[in-house]
Amino acid sequence: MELVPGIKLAVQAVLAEKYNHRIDSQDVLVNETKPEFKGDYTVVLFSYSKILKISPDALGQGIGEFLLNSNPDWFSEFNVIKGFLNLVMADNILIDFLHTQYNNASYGSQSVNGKRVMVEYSSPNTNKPLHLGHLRNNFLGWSVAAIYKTLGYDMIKTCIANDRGIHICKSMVAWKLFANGATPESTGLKGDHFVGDYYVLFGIELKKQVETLMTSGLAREKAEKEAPLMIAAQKMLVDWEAGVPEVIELWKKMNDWVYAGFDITYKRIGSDFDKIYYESQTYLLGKDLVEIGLAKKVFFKKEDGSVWIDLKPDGLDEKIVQRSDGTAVYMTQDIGLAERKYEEYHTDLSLYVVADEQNYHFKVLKLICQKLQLPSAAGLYHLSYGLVELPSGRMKTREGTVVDADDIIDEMTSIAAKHTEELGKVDDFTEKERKELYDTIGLGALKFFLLRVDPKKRMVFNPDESIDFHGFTGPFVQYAHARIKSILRKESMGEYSGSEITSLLPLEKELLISLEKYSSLLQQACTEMNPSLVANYVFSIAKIFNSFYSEHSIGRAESEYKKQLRLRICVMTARVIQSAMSLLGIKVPERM
RNA sequence: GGACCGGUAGCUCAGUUGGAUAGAGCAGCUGCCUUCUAAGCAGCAGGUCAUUGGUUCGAAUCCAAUCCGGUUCACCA
Repeated sequence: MELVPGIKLAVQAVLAEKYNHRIDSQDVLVNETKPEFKGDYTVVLFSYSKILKISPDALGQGIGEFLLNSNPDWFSEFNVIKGFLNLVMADNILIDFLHTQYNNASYGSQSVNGKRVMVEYSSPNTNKPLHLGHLRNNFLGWSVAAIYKTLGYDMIKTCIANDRGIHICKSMVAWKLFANGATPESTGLKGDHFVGDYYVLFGIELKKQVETLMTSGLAREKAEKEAPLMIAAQKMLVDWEAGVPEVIELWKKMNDWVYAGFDITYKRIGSDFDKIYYESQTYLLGKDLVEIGLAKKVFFKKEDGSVWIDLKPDGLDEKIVQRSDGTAVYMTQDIGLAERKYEEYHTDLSLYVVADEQNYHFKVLKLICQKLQLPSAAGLYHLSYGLVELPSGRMKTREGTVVDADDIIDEMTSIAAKHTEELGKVDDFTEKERKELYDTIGLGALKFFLLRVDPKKRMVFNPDESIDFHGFTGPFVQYAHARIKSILRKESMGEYSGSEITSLLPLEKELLISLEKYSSLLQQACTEMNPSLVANYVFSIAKIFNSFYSEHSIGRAESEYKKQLRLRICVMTARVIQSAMSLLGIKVPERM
C-alpha cells in the first residue's frame, strides 16, 4: 500500500468509526508537511471541522490519537496546529519499504493493461531540417509514449511525414533551376540541410522577382502570384498530382536526401517510430467521408459546390471540408487519417503531439469526427504544447533566427566534452567511451532543458546563454547517479535482513519518503501527459541524495548495519534515477 | 472584433480540484575538497504572485472588470 492512499483510507476509517461521517477517501486532503513543522504528511481538517461542528484542534487531536492507536506500525507521532494534522510516519514502515523494493527492477511500472494508445509526434516537413521546436515535440512525444508504456499500455509511436504540397515543390523548383545537379554527396552536406538550403533559396529568389514586378507597377499580392518561380512551383504541384514521371522522380530523389538526413538526427536523439504515415499516401483519405457526411446531413453543399459543416451551434464557425473544385482540404485529410489509424490499430486513445497554434484545428477535427459518429472520435486527443521562443519572440526562418537541431546538439555535446576534459575525471576512458559520455551528457542537458517545463506552456530559449550544466539540469541528475555508482563499485552489499536498523536520520527518511512517491508520481505524469513532473521529481531525488551524501558517510557509516541500509538506499536511488531519466529519454552514466 | 492561452524574484521556471510564513535553478554575495566524484554541499540576499474589486475562517489559485503579451478565426498546411 502506498503511503498517501493509505493515509487517506485511514482518515476515512477514523471519520466513519469515530465521528460517523462518511466520505470518499479520495477527498481527504493530504499534503506534504511544510519543512518548518514537524511531520511528514499533513491532513487538512477545516472542512470536516465545519461539518462536524468540532473545533479543528479537538478534531485533530481526536483523529491523531485514533490513527496512532489503530495504525501503530504506520504512524509514530502527530501534532495539530490550527486545522492541520501533521503526521510523523513510523521509521519502520519506510525501512520495510526499502527492504522489499530496493532491488525491484520494475519498481514504478505496472503490468500490461490491454489498452492501446497511439501517439503521433515529430511529423516534419520534408523540405527543411529539424529545429529546436521539433526537438521539444520529439522529446515530448517520445517521453509520453515511454511513460504510458511503463504503466502497462500497448504503445504505437507514429509520425506523419508532410512530404507533398506546395512547400515541397518550392525546394524542388529551386534545385532544378539553381543547383546544376549538385547533390548532398557532391557538396558534403547532410541531406535535409542540403534540401533546406534550396527552400531558403527559393524564398530569396522569389523575393527578387516580386520586387522587380512591383517596380513595374504590380501590387504585392498580384506580384507574388505572378512571379515566374511561384508559377513554376504551382505547375510542379499540378504535375506531381498528375504523376508526371520526371517530377515524381525528382520528388523521390529529394525526399530521400531529406530522410537520410533525418535518420541521422533521429538516431542521435533516440527518436523512433513503429509506423510512419506519408501525406503523399494519405492526402486523398477522407474524400469518401464527405459523401457520408452529406448523406447524414452533417455537411451541406453551397451553390458553388464547396462542402461545409456548420459549427455555429457549438460556438464555432462554418468550416470547409471540400473545395468547390472537389479537392480535399487539410481537415478532411485529417479526418480520413484518424479513421485509417483506428481501422489499423483499434486504439483506445490516439494522441497528437502538435503545437498549440493548432488548438482550433483539433477542436474542430474532434467535433466533426463526433458528428460523423466515427469510432475514432472518442479517443482523439490533441496533446497541445507551447512553442519554443527566443527572448525576441518566435523563431523566423526569414530572419535566420531558427535554432537548428543538429547545431544545438553539436553545441551541447562539445560543451559537455569541454567540461569533462577540464574536470579530468575520465582521463582513462577510450576515445569511444568519451564520445559516448559527451553524447549522454550533452543530450541529457538538452532533453532535460526542454522537458522540465510544463508542455502546455511556451518556453524561452536564449541562444546567447548556453544551456546550463549545473543546478536544475540533466547533468546534475546524471552526476548524482554517477556518484552512487562510484560508491557501489567500492563497497559491497553484505548481511542485512531489514530489521537490524529501527530508526532513520532525517535525510535518510526524507529520501525514502520521496522514493516511495515514484509510483503515484508516474500515474500523475501519465494522466496529465506531462513529463515535466518526472523531470521535477527526479531532480528533487538527486538533490536530496546529494545532501544525504555530503552529510552522511556510506562506506564509513556508524555501524555495519547502517552501512548496509545506506547502500540499499543508494541502490534504490540509482534505480529510480535511472528509471525516471529513461522515461525522459535520457541515459545516465556510470562515471562522469 | 469573437474564441482560446498566458502575466509569480534581475533571468528561466515550480506551485492553481482554495490551506500554514509563495518555492527551485541561474546570475550576485559568504563559507566548505589530507575521508565514498566540488558537474557538489551549507548559508545570505532577492516578491505589491500584472491591476482593482468581490466570494470566505482562509485566495497566487475561484468570480468580475481593466491593462499587457501571444495564438487562432483562409476554398493555406
